[in-house]
Amino acid sequence: MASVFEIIAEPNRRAILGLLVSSEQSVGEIERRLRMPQPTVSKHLRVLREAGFVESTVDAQRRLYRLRPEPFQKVDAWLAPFRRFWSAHVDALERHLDRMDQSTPAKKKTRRRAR
Amino acid sequence: MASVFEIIAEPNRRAILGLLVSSEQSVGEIERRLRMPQPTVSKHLRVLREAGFVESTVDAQRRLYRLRPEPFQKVDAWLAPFRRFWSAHVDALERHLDRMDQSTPAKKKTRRRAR
DNA sequence: GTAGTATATTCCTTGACACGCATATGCCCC
DNA sequence: GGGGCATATGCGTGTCAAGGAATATACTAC
Repeated sequence: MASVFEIIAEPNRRAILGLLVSSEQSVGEIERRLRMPQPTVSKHLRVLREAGFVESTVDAQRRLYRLRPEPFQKVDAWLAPFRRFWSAHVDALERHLDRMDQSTPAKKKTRRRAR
Repeated sequence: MASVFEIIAEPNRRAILGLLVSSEQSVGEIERRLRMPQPTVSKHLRVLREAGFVESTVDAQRRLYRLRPEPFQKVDAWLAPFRRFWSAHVDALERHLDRMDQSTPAKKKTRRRAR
């Protein structure tokens, strides 16, 4: 289970990652919102953690999991050459995904790590 | 074998896609350049074709394979929300040392636990 | 036609995981 | 310190995909 691609091949893992985009979550919250058995959640979180997709902090008996950026950047880097290729093909209706790379202006919603 | 993510999880398939970025190739060329048995190449090409990653045209006894853009766009679309997330991280820290705060679980005993 | 080349398919075996279940560990509070 | 909650791990099983070898199909040229 090495590459980032094998990690995100699993639908449940992608679901977990999708949950964590909005904010960090405890294992129990993930279990409840995805209606997934707890051992399953824990096992997938372990895989995601060892692959660097998530990290956790301890809060009493809970573990809070949140995303880490590096593996996503790897996927993006792999995609880059193909992106050049496909934008040549369809650059008529392309504006959506190309433009949002440069735009992170407003929204001081940048989460601060509290303590 | 449904999702695009399962398709690109396979290293040989990613290698084939990488070859096809530059230009279309015949099965024999792929076989030769990747030093991969011919049945293996054909099987992976079949998977890639059925998933929409490549298409082929007949040239005498040869089949020429080339890329198709749609599945790559799906991957990119999935990646988009995370891309927003990681660019916030990269701005903030910009360096590799963004983990020093997180990894000290049992060293210091002065942990505070308010709620 | 036959021989030869290029590609696809079939069968079989093997090895990864994912999952369910049970259980273990860790932490809190009374 | 014992009971209970939150999370992690071990084990057994089933499934499914990858790889190898052999073979089948398709097309070409003679």
